[in-house]
Amino acid sequence: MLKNLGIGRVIAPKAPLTSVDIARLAGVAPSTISRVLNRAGGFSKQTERRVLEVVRKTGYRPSLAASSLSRKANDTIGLITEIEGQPGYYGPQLIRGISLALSQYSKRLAMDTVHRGDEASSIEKLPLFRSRSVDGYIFDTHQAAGDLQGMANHLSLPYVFVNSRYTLPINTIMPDDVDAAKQATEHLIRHGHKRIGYFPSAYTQVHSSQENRMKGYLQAILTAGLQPVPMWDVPLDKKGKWLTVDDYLPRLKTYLDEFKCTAVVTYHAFAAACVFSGCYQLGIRVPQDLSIIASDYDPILEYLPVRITSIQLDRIEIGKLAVEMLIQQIDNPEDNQITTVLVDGSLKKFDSVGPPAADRSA
Amino acid sequence: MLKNLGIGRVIAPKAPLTSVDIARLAGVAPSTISRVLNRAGGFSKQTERRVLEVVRKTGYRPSLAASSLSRKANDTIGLITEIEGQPGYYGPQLIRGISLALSQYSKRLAMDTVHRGDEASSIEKLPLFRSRSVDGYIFDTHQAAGDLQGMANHLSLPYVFVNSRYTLPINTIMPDDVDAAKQATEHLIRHGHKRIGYFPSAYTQVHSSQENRMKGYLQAILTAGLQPVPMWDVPLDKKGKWLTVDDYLPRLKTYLDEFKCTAVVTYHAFAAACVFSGCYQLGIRVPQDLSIIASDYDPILEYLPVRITSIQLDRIEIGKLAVEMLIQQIDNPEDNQITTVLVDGSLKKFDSVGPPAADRSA
DNA sequence: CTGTTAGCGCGTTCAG
DNA sequence: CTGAACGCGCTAACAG
Repeated sequence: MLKNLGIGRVIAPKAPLTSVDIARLAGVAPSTISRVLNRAGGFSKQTERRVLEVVRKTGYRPSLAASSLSRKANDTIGLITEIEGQPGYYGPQLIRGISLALSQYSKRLAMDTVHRGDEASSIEKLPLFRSRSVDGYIFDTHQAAGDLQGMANHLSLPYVFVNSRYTLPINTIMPDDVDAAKQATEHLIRHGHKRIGYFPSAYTQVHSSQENRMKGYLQAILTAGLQPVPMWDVPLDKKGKWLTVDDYLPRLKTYLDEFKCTAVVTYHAFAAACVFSGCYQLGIRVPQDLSIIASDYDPILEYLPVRITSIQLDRIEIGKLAVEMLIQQIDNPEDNQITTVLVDGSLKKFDSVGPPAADRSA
Repeated sequence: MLKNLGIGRVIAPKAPLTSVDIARLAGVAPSTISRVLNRAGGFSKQTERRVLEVVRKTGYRPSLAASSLSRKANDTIGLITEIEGQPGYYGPQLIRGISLALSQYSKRLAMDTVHRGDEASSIEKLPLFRSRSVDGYIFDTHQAAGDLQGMANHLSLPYVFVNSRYTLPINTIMPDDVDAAKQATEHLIRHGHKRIGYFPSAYTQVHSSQENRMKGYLQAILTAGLQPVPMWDVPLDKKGKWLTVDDYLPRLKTYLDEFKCTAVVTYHAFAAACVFSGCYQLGIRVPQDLSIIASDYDPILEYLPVRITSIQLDRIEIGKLAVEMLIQQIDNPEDNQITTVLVDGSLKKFDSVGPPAADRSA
């Protein structure tokens, strides 16, 4: 499996310079270096120039450890995220948002990953928790088992959840799932659809987004004075697994026919892909015979034979907001208050929604 | 866009305990705490129990800053990764592998993200680089501009590249791209295909994987004594952009007809999705009229109407190997040698490959 | 086996 | 505006 093409080289590892070295080179006291580099004021333009020049020339970089120890702040926040390696994982966008926001504050991001179902107790043993090294945590661990919140409280550090599965009050930032499915459904209604089905997650997880998106669908349907269609139900034996097209095929046509659906809203992009792919095999044309819209975007929607319309939930924005909320808490430890922020999605139109099929809407 | 549902709460922020506190509580000297917690030996079972008991009860966690300062090691490695938010991004798997491996070594992962095209000079200004806080770097920045390697050398810290775009000797771990495309092509040849086309990246990036996979395709074709088919060429005005199905449609049928292709190898999953979706619109059936195989896996392949066979490149494994290579360097600074590790992919069979269409192979 | 001591490199006093 | 001195919490080297 491995091919090692070893080639030799030599690099001399030098001992890093310290602020004392820089001070000596610049002909000032160590404390002056600190003042200049931290823009603490109390130095002349002249010495500033001299110091910065030496810093630039030497490539001096202060030791975070020393500065942290002295200031009692790590300038680092920790992210615990569930990496699924599964369809529809929004981690990269979230991390990108977090990273961008942290750069603004000159703070570092440290992270550890967990797997869904990991116990809170096992999370406590991650390197990120073994020692005090961060000023606060962002948890993106909707599926982790056990009392995560209890653990977080035990750390007595500020923390924020992203997509918390908890319904109790907790600092959380998440997409407005109700609104997302509502927007999706309303879009279909605007196109004249009256028989609209709802397809839940292709992964039978337990998370508030499940019921919230369902709720959004219902709200839109009822507000428009329409009849809700009995929800497509996921087979129980599939609990905890990702569904594939094969799981949809057997009952898909029956379902659509029985309820005379002219359109469907899906929980997210991969459920939409499953429905689309099922339709393909059944000879049901999209959007002529059936319109499809997803309550969550994923690039896959643009690469299907028919590009699928969806509601896009901005995870970069969510990451940024999580950082801002956390830093707010870190900077004002006395001002303890619980905040829930919901981020609205936006309609991303493609080709999978059209007017209802004539024979059915009649 | 935001809905703030503020609810009050109060949590008292306590000053964290130090090893001196723990020492006092356990009735031992501070250095004993250090010995026990670092398993440095030189203590009795009895004191160990006493110390661990106090640590457990108090929830004491040592300060990484203090320990780092004293030991001159940060026990942290830095990852710079290009987050693309684009189709086929393997970042989550890579991070998962890195995270898993680091847990083994009780080391932390710190990271920053860049965007393709970002200058090396701008990367230097990231929080991760502003201060000395890590013991080595993993660069996953195949598209970053400027002299990244020069910058890395300047830091005089060990580093490893993942998917380096550099061809010069450098510590790198990457998939064996030549082999991946070769495996893919050989799979088609085994099925009896003789007219096999190659579709390059759906994103016209400049990266060694482009030419390497092409090379693998050619090797397989020539080894089998077949004629290579002129490569599908990406329009120049699309340089630096991701292609969509629409970019394929206009010439797809012409290309397949002109060269009598019965099968195609694609650079990666999204190119395969484009070809498949194009075929769908053109009435070309997969695999009856055309077999498709991708040189890189992505979940999208399992959610297309016809699931597409591919070569799976294990990014979790690559992440683990990157960590091992880096730690090897950190632990043996004197042993400087350049290593390139190539990881083989494995065939992941689905439904998109069949025997050649009779009328064409005739 | 255990306690004592002296830094690690930086920030923050407080005098000058 | 600048320098000297102390301490952050922990580890390593040394004594006992």
